Amino acid sequence: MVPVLAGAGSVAAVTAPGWPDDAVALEALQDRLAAQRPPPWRPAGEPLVAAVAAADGGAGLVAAAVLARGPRVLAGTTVTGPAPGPYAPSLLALREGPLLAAAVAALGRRPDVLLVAAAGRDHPRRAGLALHLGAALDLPSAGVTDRPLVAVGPEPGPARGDTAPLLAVGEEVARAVRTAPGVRPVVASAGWRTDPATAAALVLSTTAGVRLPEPLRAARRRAREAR
DNA sequence: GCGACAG
DNA sequence: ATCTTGTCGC
Repeated sequence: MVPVLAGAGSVAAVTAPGWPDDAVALEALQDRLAAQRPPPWRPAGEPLVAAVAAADGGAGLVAAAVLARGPRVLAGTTVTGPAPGPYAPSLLALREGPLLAAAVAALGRRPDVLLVAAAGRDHPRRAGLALHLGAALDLPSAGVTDRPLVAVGPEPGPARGDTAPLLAVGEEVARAVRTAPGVRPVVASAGWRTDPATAAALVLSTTAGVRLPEPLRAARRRAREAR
């Protein structure tokens, strides 16, 4: 657990969640994170986005983070570390959480919002890695995935910008987003202090012609090339 | 060629 | 996430 000051002049401090190293502790933390409803965040103008992604390296893991304004990538970093364990569905944070957090810290500049290659609220316990990372770093966050983890919903229309709600247990937790004509929709998952609409808007504002947001593509490429 | 897509 | 071969299309 890393203590984080709530803000200049404030007396109270909030305790940011850390990165548990076993499934039981992580599941308990996910339950607690999902129950919290911190003040929603909305982009003011064109936010400074940090996108993060991880790749499996021979030795362990490599995580990359890039800074971007819309689809324009400004800078990036890469960090390497051992793989804490094998991948398990709904427990991705166990494996990638600490290293992704380190990659964001290594940027040396605090973004306005995080775009994470992982699920957010679209999760069995409503707190996937995208949401968790935002809470841990005290930054608004949204998730982007190829397909839903648990949520279901209709196909969006064929035009870029068309969206359709993705629901889990009656709640809209994500949005299917058509980022370009003729491509399969991506899932924009609500995260820490973001709702599905904000996540979808963020995905669209960082996408330029191809299916995935440019900052995410850049982060993935960096991570892969650093292997 | 680069990106999407099957599996 | 990764591997890998091939087809289609701009």
